[in-house]
Formats: sequence, structure tokens, C-alpha cells
Amino acid sequence: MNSLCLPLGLDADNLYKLDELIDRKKPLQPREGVFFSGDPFTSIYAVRSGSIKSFCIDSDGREQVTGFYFPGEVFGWDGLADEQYQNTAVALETTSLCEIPYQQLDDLGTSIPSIKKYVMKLISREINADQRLIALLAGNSAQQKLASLLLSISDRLAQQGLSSTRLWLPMSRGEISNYLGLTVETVSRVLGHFQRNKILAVNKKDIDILDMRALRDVMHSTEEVE
Amino acid sequence: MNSLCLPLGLDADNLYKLDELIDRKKPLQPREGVFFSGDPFTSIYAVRSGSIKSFCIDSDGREQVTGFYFPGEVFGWDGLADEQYQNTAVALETTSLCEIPYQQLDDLGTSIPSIKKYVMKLISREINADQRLIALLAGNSAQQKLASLLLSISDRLAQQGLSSTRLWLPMSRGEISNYLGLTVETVSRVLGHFQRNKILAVNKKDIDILDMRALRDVMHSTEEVE
DNA sequence: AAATCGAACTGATGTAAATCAACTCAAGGT
DNA sequence: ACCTTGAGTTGATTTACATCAGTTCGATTT
Repeated sequence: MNSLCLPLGLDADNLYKLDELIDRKKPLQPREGVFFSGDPFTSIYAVRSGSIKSFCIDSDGREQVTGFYFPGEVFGWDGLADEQYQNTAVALETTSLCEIPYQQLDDLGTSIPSIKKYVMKLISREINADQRLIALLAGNSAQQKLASLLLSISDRLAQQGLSSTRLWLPMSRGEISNYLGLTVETVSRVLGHFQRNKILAVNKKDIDILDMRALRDVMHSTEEVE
Repeated sequence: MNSLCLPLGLDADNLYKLDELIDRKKPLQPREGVFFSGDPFTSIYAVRSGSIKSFCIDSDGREQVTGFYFPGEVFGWDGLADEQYQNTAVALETTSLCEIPYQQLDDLGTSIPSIKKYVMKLISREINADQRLIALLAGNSAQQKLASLLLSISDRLAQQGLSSTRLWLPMSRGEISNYLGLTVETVSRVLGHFQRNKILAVNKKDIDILDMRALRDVMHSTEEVE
């Protein structure tokens, strides 16, 4: 990822044009909001450092976490359909973002095909990520869900050139359990189980993946649900 | 929805251009495939009549239903990110589709802003639908899931000017249960329960919503409806 | 019309995860 | 130092749903 927050191959001139419209905001504090459900859609955001959770509030006021976003990832697409954000996005820790005004990005895409193509790719990545989560939620056990989340975070950190075995979870147990459709107690117990089986070393939010192979096996272990 | 399959306000000239690139395929038979996971991404599809299910096969070969599509709805966006479809799409009944080659649609969007805008709206609708499903799967009981699906189908049929209270479910109980992360037995029992409580009249795949209010209450409340 | 087959339903039993209930621990506040 | 607060863990118990085991029904075949 370059200083633009968006990794793409562009010539110097186009890079400059794109650079001009990106606003590098000052860092957000933990729990500080980026946008709120119902706000008019203006921009998408790329995470430079830190992490973001997005969630919606359903009809009876319960919060439902819909995604976690790490450096190099882009969020905010949920606002596009109805021109207002469906989710609320908040920083999980001290986080710096790039704000990219959508209208201007769209205009730039009209004249620069490689930018347009990249924008489409970013949006459809969100679709793919959501569908993977659907598959995870619909047909998997608590152990499989946790293993899957940890491996996903591990992969995403590795893509940023960070360690894939030592991770720091910026979100609380409650946020993890909500995201995975479980309870805090179950998350706690499954992490305890993984630790007893020497798959993980858990120290609060620090996770050490001791046995990547075993963790992948847990994720894939088949139990038919139909 | 007009003959183009896509409902949008365009002048006659642009309408003609869009019309030219849409291919109205001959109807698909039940269980016939539209595209398969891994196929190169070429087109998106609009349902003219009938219905479609899309599903993916996870690492251990299990099918996971990710969506049902009814007349007026568009599917196939999952292929955009990696230039190949992630899901397989099959007809649930005799179904006719419009095939819209993506590259040409994209080119047209470059010159006609209203088309471009509409395409973005369609994509982000898929994101919103997926996120609603995530919220449903993560935090709801079997009764809430079923109520929610039935109400969703009811709404979507109503948007097409069809009855919102009498519905015919094109998919099997197994497909419903898979989509909702339940078992066939649970789906059957919940439908039976709704019938005993005079919320629904169920006759195989024909569903009559007798008490819309009660069904909405089931969806929203965390309490058991007796 | 008897036999076959598959989808859907129902009943009995099992179990994974939720719920309920303490308890620990670290962080702030006074 | 002591109280408060909230996140996290652990144990006991409950329960919603899965699983297992038929049975029914309708469509298709013979």
C-alpha cells in the first residue's frame, strides 16, 4: 500500500490526480465514529493504520457487527445504494484513515479506466467478504467460526507484511461473539479450549497461533448441516 | 420493470442503446444452471420471470445457499472481484433471464452517467442484502429467521405488483434450511407452529400469510409467540 | 393398482451453545 | 488504599435446535 492508501498501478500523472482528492484525516481515538447509520453517503474510507468495526442496529435496538476492517482495507460501500450509510463505523483503537470522496472518485473513474476498474474490484470484494461470512454463520460450529475468524485476521495481517502467527485483537470478546453469532461465554470457552490443546496461546487480546495446521483442521472439520 | 429488465429512467436514445446489448435468453428449465463457480465472469443477469438460487461449495464440499433471486432482481456480481463467479446459479423453476454483458454495460456507463449510477446502485443493493442476511443469521432464532424470509419474499413479490399474502415458494425445504442455517426438520416444525397459531396456512410450497402483523411481531420480538 | 422414490412431516432423544451465576482481575476515580 | 466498574473467565444448568428414526403423502414407474 502506498501513501494513497489504495494499492494500484498508475502512472505519475494519474497518481497525482488521485492523490489530490484523498483526505488524510487526523487519527481517530478509540470508539470514535467515522460515520453513523443514516448519515448521507459522501465517501469511502481506507484504513491506513488501526482498525474499524462496522455495525447496524436492528429493529429492536440490538447491535449487529457486520465487519472488521484492517490496514489496506476499504469500507463504507453500504451507503451507496440508498445514498446513506446503513452501518455505523467506529474506530476500535487509535486509527488513521484516508477519506475518499465518492463523487470525485467516480468522476476520476470516468476518465481513467484503471481507476474505475479498481473501484469495481473494491466493491465486489465487499460482496465476496459478506458472502463468506454468510457461509460461515449458516453452517458452522462455534469452534469453526472462531478458527475461521482468527485465520482470516492472520491472513489479512500477513498481506500487510505483518506476522501471521502473533496477533493483537483490537475488538472485545463481546464484539467477536456478536460478529460470529455466539455469546461471550462461548468465545471465552472456545479460546480456552484452543489454548488447552496447544493450538493458541491466549493472553487477553494477544493471540499466538502455535499450530496453524490444527487451526485450519478445526475450520474444515466436517459436520453436515442441512 | 420494462422490457429491458432494468427499471430506470432513460431517454429514448439511451434506452435504445441499453436495449441493444441485453440478450433475452430462452427460458431455463428447473435445476438448469446459469453459471458455475469458477466460470469466467462475463455478464450479470436480471430475472424476468421465475426464480434463481445461488450457492457456493465450501472447502469440504458442502453447498451453502447464498441467495434467492426473484423477478426484477439482478445477480452475478460475485464474479466481478476475481473475474470469475464465486457462486453457482441455478433456476428453481422455469425461469427467463436477461443476460447483460458486463463489459458492454460498463462501457455504456462511461458515456451515460445515469446508467453508471444505476449500476452502482444495483451492486450496492447486493451488499445491503448480504448484510441483512448476516444480521439475520447471527442473532436470530429459527422462528425469526423463517418469519424474516417469508416477509422478505412477500415484500419482493409485492414490489412486482403481485400478492404479498399468497406466496408460492419455488425452493425446497432443504434449500430454505440451508440458506437460514437450520435443518429441514426445524423449518418444517416452525412452519407447522405458524400454521397452528393461524399465522400461516401452509400447503406444501403454497403459503398464505393469514396474520401479517403476528409474523412481523415474531420477526422483531425476542419473545416466544404462543 | 402395486411398487418405488423422494420430499416433507412428526416424535423421541441428544447435545452444543445459551443462560444464569459467581468470581477474578485490571483500570480509574475519589 | 479503598471502592467502583466493566471485561473476561469459569462452572452449573437449561434449552433450542440437531440428530436419529420412523411415517405420510404424492408423483412416477411398472
